[in-house]
Amino acid sequence: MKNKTTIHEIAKALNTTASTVSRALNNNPRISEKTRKKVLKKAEELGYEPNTMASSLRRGHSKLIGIIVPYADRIFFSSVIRGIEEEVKKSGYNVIICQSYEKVSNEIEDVKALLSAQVAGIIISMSRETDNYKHLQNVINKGKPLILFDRSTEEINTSSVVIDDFRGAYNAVTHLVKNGYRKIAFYSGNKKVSIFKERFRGYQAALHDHNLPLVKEYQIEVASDVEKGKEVTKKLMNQSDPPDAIFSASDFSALGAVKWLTENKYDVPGNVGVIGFGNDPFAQYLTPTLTSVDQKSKVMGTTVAKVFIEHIEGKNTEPRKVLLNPELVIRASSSKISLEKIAG
Amino acid sequence: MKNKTTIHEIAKALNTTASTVSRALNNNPRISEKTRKKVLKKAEELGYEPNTMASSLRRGHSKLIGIIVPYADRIFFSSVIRGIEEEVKKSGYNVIICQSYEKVSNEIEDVKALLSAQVAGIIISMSRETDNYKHLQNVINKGKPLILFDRSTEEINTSSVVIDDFRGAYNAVTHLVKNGYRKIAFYSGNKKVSIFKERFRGYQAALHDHNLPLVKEYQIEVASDVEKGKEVTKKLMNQSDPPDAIFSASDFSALGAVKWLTENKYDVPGNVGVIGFGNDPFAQYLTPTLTSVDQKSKVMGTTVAKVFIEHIEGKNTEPRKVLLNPELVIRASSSKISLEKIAG
DNA sequence: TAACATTGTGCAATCGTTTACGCAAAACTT
DNA sequence: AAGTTTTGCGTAAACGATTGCACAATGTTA
Repeated sequence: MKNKTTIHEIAKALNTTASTVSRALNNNPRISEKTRKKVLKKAEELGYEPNTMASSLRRGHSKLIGIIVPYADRIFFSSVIRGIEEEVKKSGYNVIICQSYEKVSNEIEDVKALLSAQVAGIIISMSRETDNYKHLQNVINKGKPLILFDRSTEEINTSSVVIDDFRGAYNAVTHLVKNGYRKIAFYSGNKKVSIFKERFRGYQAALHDHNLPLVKEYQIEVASDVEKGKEVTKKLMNQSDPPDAIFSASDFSALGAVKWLTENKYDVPGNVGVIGFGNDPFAQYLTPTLTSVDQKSKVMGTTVAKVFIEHIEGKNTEPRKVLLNPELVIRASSSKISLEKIAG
Repeated sequence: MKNKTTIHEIAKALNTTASTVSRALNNNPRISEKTRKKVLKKAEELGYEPNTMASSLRRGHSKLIGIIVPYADRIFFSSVIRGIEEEVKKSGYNVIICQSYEKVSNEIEDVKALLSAQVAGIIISMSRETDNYKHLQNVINKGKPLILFDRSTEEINTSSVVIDDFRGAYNAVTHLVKNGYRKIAFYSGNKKVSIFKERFRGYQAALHDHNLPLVKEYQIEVASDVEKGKEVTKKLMNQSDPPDAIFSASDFSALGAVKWLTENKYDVPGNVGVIGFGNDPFAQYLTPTLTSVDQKSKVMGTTVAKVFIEHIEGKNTEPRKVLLNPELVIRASSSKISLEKIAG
């Protein structure tokens, strides 16, 4: 029952040719309304389904978009993917997902496979390892749109969509200050990574703008990990002059901090305020609920998709650098004031 | 710089024909080692990249697999997707993701689009609405593998991979009994849905096997939602003879239960034990940490992928129904005994 | 009514690969 | 050494769609 209706069968059934059928199906203006109707009816009747591969081959471009992410099951990425899919579907595109597992070697293979599959373009959040951009440049050289998101680089002249890490950090720290915290610690990963560098800048700027000193002992480098978060928090709080708040560039180390603090009878937010970054779903389920900087992952997805469509439809060929506003989601862990309004 | 090297250019450069090049590239046995080497070298030299669309068109089948899920950003689904991608990549396949948003109408469109894209087959977790299977039957009729996962049906004769909900529930309830709980309530969604029906059966069987009565007042129908979970827990605990444990067929209503209980000074697990289902990541971050039945989503993904490959390679054409063993992840919320060993 | 523009359709080439078929040369048979 | 098989490669036709060109039929204009 391998139902393989082609335009040729339709043509034969109608005693005409494939070209006429093709034109009717594609709303070509050079076709009479009568034949169009006839063709459509017969196509329906025979259960015709177009072969997009054949059409793509002929046209020279497909309706497939390649997406490369480090891991498809990380909530941030899966959420961006959802946003992209939702948006590009409107224009008739489908998405192919590849995972780099944070290895540049996989990334290179993925790009190759996607180009072989004749995708219309590629949307990518680069692996942590990636510091050579030949494979990406190659996409552009082939005349296909390449859009970077979340993890970007200046080394390659193309559109990108990232959140404003500086502002996210700035707002978080400002919020802590407004809630009466004065000695604010900062947790982050390696500051060579651009997102951490930016978040650190935001932290610094906020302290500066509120006339608070930048204390070296309060700047902690820690992996994005619950256990590590607990460890550094223990060390930090046992200092002679411990902080009264922690702004963490990761939700996981923030969680570690909250865990250690509550297990050691500190009151969060009473004694110590805590804010994370990422707004992972678990943030809303913790006790106390965790204030966090939301990265607008779904919006990022739809935005990336829109930029992509812009490029592909040729409306805009100039690279665009989109900076998304993060949103500070205020919950219990940071709200000394008017806690009752937020506690939930 | 639209680098379009085809096998014809390679052929021309080598003063031979495309067929020879094609054969060399595909390791056809009817080609001399010498020419193969020459072709490979020249292909490399010219930066040749195969056009898989052309090849698929000719061959009649592609290396693309369609995946349809309700939402790509739900941790369970994104995790399955990750598992599938990881596994099928080994055989040179790529995956196209579609989302049904729980609407059967989208599902039908997605199937159509995937078939048009000439996918090798489709892997799907059906929408909640789906109760007519014509569009899925259509995939099979076209001779392409269709694999169901998580949400299955007997109405269509094809392979599927689901977890053993009965056993998951049975083990969870047994664990509660072994920890000294006797009056165990059961939360679930509509029991017409097969997964809830099965979990209910497991609950019943476990009670029965441990000579515990099946109490009607302890069987609660509740949506998979934190707030709803709180509401029903309040009602439940205010009964004249409240339960001493809750087994919830969803992590979210379990979370609601824990929240209400702790907010109302119940000790979990001291007074009331709680177990959820799904092992959502948040389960490990709650206080107390939540015991839950893990659905082995990533294993489900790799298993689905393996079954798919089996079918596509023609090793097995008989439909297979795979039942995966869930894993009870024991944490603090259910462990009256030896709590200290588990508390994290 | 002649000249011209427009409309609707068919013909045939094309997109980049694969592959059935054929044939000559080489390699085995006996 | 003649017959048979194997090997290596070219020819040409697909796969299913799109599209430039040609041309007849129709419509418009002067």
